[in-house]
Amino acid sequence: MQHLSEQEIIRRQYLEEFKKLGIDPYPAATFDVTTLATQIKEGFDTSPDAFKDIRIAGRIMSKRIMGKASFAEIQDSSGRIQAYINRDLICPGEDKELYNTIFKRLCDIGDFVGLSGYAFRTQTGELSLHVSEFKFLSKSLHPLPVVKVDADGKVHDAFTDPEQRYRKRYVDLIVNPHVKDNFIKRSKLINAMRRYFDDKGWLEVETPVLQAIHGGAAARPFKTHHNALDMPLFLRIANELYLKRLIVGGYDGVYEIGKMFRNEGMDRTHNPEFTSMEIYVAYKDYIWMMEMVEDCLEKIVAEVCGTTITHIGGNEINFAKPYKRLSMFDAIQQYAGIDVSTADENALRSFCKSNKIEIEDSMGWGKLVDAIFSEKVEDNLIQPTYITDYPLEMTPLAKKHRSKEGLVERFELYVNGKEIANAYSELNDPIDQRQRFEEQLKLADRGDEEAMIMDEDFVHALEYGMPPTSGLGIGIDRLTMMITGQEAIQEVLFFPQMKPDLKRADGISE
RNA sequence: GAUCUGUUAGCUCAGUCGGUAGAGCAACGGCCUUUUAAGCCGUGGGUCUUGGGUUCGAGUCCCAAACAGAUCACCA
Repeated sequence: MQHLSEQEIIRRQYLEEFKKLGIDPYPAATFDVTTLATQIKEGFDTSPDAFKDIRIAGRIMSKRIMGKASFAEIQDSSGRIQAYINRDLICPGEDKELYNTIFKRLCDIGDFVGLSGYAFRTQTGELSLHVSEFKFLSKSLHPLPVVKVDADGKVHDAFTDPEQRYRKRYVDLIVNPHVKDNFIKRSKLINAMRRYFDDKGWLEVETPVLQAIHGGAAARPFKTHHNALDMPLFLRIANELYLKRLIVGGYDGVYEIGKMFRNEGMDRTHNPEFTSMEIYVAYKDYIWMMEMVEDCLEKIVAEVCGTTITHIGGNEINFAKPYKRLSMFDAIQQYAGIDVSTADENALRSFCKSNKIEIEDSMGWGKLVDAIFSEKVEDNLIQPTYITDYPLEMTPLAKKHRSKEGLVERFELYVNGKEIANAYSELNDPIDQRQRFEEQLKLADRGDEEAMIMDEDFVHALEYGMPPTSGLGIGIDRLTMMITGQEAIQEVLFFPQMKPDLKRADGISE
């Protein structure tokens, strides 16, 4: 038995009263909406005649009843508009039940109504709908948090508890309009990116989420089981190896926007499932890719935000190209003051110790370089910056650098101190690729749970020949965080992963 | 996984030295025909996250658990 509060019981009683009055609280028929709240607000002053006979629909978000006339705020998908509801206008005859009983008593905050009338300004100047017809559309059985904004724009009683907001995102979306805007921006961003790639002639594809061999990234996978085949399957940690097979197959450019799954820790920048965009373009290298990425980001950020400038965590970020380019070694030289290109492993170790950088005995030269980079450099990379040319041992799928020994042709794009993209000149030498996998196997034998495992079919595909290719992955969630100014990934995911709410589960099962 | 903080009415929050559980909004009953954080009068609403313990007595003190947030570790 579900526990109901006083207010919830009363709302259920109203359902019975609707039935007694012969009114369906959940009518089936279409209510033809002609106008959105923001259309009235944006258009009324220039063309008031266009709003003489309009129909709007939405939730009642507030009621201010003054006897025989009332004001209510109606919220639709676009925003809010005030409605002026006069008893004798919606009840022209003797029967005042629609106003006195249905509107004044049985309508609660959160209920849906359809209204028709004309737009006007009240004595205090508030743009409103002068209501001539009133139609009840749907009952809400739970009270909503009532968030009020005063004349100074100060928000009162805001619905802010993150746990409640994430668990009941629908409520969050209803009462916190800026949350809705963030998700609209996310959708527009993905659409703009897709359009950019499509205009270049690259093909959007779909590759398997369920994979027998999980490859393409260093991460621990989720494991599942296929009953009919009686075999284990993994949820993909990356789609890189499949997209490269498609380049082998003869497409010039392929990209996929989709969910990846990694069985690792969760925090404000990690969710177990996240959205990545990976793209592979034939006959290109990572230098070309840097030019493509900065052109793409400049255009789509401008399209979505109306400007290339965004704000996050007190920083102003400008996505206008070109972006600064800095090799990993030069970046370390600049921010940590050590030339790692001439330092051996012992020199790096003593540097880490004297700079209080945590290291482990198992870490090799490459991992030590990475540790210094993470600790000393990352936080300084606020404006979009390409970090290029990484140590080979950390990057088993990238091509060896054309001129720098021990490095690979790779870049990562950093914004606001966070990595949001990763790209290579893709390794297309099948002999080299097999050796790199074998080195990963040795790491796995030593207990590295994130080491890649050999994908024979992928190497076989490369043996048929893959053109020189550049590949890129962008974390869509993180990019969305940058353009919406959010510092938690949970703010750009509708339904971030949460542990079960036992309090609530018990309440339902009783 | 570690540390710290939080969990009280539908929402936002008070709650003193351990002594009958509080406010605003929301709700309910009135009044009010251009209000706007509408207003005025009145009323109801609580397993204080859960389970133990100390105590004559626990929202408050102690222990444990659950969930969340922040910081750290790992990662994208």
